[in-house]
Amino acid sequence: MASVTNRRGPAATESGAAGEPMPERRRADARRSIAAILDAALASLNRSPEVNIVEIARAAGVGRVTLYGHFPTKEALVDAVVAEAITRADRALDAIDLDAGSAPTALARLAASSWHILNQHRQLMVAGQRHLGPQRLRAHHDRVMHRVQEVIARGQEGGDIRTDLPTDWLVATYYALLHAAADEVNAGRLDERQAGEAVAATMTAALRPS
Amino acid sequence: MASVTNRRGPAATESGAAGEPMPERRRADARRSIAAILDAALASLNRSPEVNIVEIARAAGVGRVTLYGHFPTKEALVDAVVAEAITRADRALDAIDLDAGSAPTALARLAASSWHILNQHRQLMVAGQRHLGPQRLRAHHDRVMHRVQEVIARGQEGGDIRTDLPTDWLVATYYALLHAAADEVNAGRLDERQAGEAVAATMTAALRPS
DNA sequence: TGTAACTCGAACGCCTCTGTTCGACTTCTG
DNA sequence: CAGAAGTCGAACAGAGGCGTTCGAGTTACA
Repeated sequence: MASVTNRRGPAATESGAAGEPMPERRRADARRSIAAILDAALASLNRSPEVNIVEIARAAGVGRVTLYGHFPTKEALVDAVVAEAITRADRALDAIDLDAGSAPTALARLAASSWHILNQHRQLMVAGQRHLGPQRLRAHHDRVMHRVQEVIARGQEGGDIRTDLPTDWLVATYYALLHAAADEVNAGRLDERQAGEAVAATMTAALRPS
Repeated sequence: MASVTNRRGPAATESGAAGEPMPERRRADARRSIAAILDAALASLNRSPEVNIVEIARAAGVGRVTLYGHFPTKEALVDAVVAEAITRADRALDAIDLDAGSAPTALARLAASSWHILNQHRQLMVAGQRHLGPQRLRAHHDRVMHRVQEVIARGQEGGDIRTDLPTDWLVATYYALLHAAADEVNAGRLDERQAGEAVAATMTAALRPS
């Protein structure tokens, strides 16, 4: 009857710490495999969003069967990878104190850090779009997005950020500029240092109260 | 030996009017087929960028063999569709007098018109990215982009637009905001009227000289 | 009206990818 | 050390897509 494990993906899919047993004791080598797969998948998907499972398994130094033992479908794998990436980004961004200083300067600091992270995962987001659909990807993305939302809202209350446009639109502007900078750098039309300044300057101007 | 036509795609691929014979006399029904295929492909690709050839042929009311008679590969078809869309957009934008008024107001007018067109072809661009790659798509896109480039450059010379950032970056900003607005509308977080105002207001603020 | 151009459906060959099963082997862990 | 848990390659089954060929029928055009 074969001993395929796979009771459920390696957790990670659900973000909420709802009342789930969750531990799912696994053997050490299994945990090692899962970590290797997640890492390899992140790197591979990020290099080109259309990698097949064979490639990912090979990059992880693991047999295809083993991979399917832990992730029932490709979609589940991509979902786990995106969740993992978002979690890492979330942790990195936690180090930033967003309550210090004015909202615009806080945003600038946030942008400076976000930018690197976003740039590292840019292709991954394309893969996410392809394999999970826009809604699911958006759901993941929102776990990080909320910071921007909050800082902008604070700035609007304090009079540091324009209130003649919807908060959601200003958030969208923030991300649009971030993505644009990443694209420009990747296309070789801008270097990393210029990108940071350009984003900060443009963002400041765009969000300033009229 | 079958009488497949297909000497080359139905022109359109090459944009330059270099010294090519170009006419390629075709019979009336063939031209009708080509037009139907192009229309259907535009609509289909725009609805979902991963449509297969069968679907497109069916939507065009044409046999698959006929389609392959005019477009040797799927890539050639997508390329022709994108070229066609760009050409239409280009013609529509020709109606706008970009030399009248200040550069910022000219940009605002341009944005107001561009936005509808972009919104109609948004998914198509995803398909282009998938099937043609970023460079080829960019090459097409540049045929429209140059207007923005020129208006912004004019504004920078005249002192109406900030000069502390590279022109290319400001162009990127323009397009980023346009795309962001299209996405927000599509996601239902913004209605079309608000989108126009939001883009105009944000763009003006972002490009204004400090 | 005759002929060349065009269209059509059906079927084929080929390829790539996903996910599964099998049986044997290796590695944890108690 | 014994048994459970995990891993492996090979092979299979299924699905879907692309592009081609064939042969017969239809349509435009001179």
